[in-house]
Amino acid sequence: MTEKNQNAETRILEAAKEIFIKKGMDGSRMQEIADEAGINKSLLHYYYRSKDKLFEAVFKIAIITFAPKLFKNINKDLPFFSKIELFVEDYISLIKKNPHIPGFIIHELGRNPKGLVGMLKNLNIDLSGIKQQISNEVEAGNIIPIKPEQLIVNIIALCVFPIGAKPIIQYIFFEDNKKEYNKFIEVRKKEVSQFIINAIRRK
Amino acid sequence: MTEKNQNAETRILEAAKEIFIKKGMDGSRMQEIADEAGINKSLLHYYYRSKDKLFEAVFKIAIITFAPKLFKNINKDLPFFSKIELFVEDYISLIKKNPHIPGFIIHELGRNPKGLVGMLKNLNIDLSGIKQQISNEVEAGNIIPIKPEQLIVNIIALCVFPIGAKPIIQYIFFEDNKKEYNKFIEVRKKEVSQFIINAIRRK
DNA sequence: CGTTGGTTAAACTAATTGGATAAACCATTA
DNA sequence: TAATGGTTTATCCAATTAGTTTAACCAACG
Repeated sequence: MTEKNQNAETRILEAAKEIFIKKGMDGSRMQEIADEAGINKSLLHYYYRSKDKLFEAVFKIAIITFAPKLFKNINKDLPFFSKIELFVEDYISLIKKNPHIPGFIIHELGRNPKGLVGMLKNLNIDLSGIKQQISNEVEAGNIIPIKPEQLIVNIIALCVFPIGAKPIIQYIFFEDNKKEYNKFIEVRKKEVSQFIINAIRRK
Repeated sequence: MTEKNQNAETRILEAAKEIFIKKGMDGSRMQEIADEAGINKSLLHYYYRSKDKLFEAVFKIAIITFAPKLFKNINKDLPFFSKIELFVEDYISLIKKNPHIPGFIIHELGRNPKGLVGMLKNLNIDLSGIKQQISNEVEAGNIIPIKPEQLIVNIIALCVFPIGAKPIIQYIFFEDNKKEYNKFIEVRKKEVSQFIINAIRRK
């Protein structure tokens, strides 16, 4: 096996992730991806025949990074509110490690909805479990009446948006001070779940 | 004044907004903008010397659409919670009319932070008023202790994200049914403010 | 040794694109 | 009538880019 760090195929994918996710499909150049991977352009096409194929591979990874990992704690035997706390903390950490992915997905889906939404179908994302749990909590009177979709979207919005919109938030609220912004996000890992729980707890 | 609908300069800007905001700087073609405006490419350069200048004009509009309009109700003499209700309803309506702008701003800021963040400086966005009001509410014991930045970001996240991420939400939650998705957003105009108020109200 | 598969370098193509230019057109206005 | 400014058509240029091809390189392995 030929290796420098990893084999070329993997390095190409890593590089493509880096470039595509930061600059988008249209803003990315095959040459730049080759450079980033430390190989030449011929080899790109040797492994991934076209820009489209390479992009497709990256897009799938981007989706997978966000969708299924969400729910690893959902079926544990824990109080509902504890699950929310766990989820928020995990999810903010995950996005912090991949801050460009939300914007990437949104932008590319806007650019080419047909093609890319079709790609989602292969991933059969299943929310029935968590929806059911929320409905149960409502019926048991533990939380206020709320549609599961609304609550789920609220939770994800509170986690994702502040990191996806980093440049503008960092500028407007913290005069472009990176440290202040980071502190702001760290605090959110604890506070967002309290915010949510306050919002839905029965008094 | 030469007019068909509007003068050419305006029509160009309208077209550029449409195209740039949907496809981003890199994905947009001058020819396409000219076609959309119903004029030819020469006239584009006649009014806006380069793609960069045209883009800059559009980007400024995008920012202005979102930033200052936020706070028109902030200084009215209303209970704090009523202001939140008004803001949420207005803001969701505004974003619904311009659903691609949030993704556009985020994507372009990620692509070229230096140049574009610099552009923000000319707009001197002032949040001191609303920050002060939040602090006052906290001190008066009307709402739980929360940093103004956290609350503001929470509110905006709950308004913006569900619309910015429309394609994926519409697919995952509503099997790509546009009507269902629209109903979902309409409901939010009332429910999001209740969610927020529940989250911060002192018991 | 010779083959094989991953890899490189370099040159090339076909197409696209941003931008410039020149000449003509046309309606308004001086 | 002449001048002006907005507008079109057409052409052209220089740069960029995705993708192809060819020949050579090199290490592993039989």
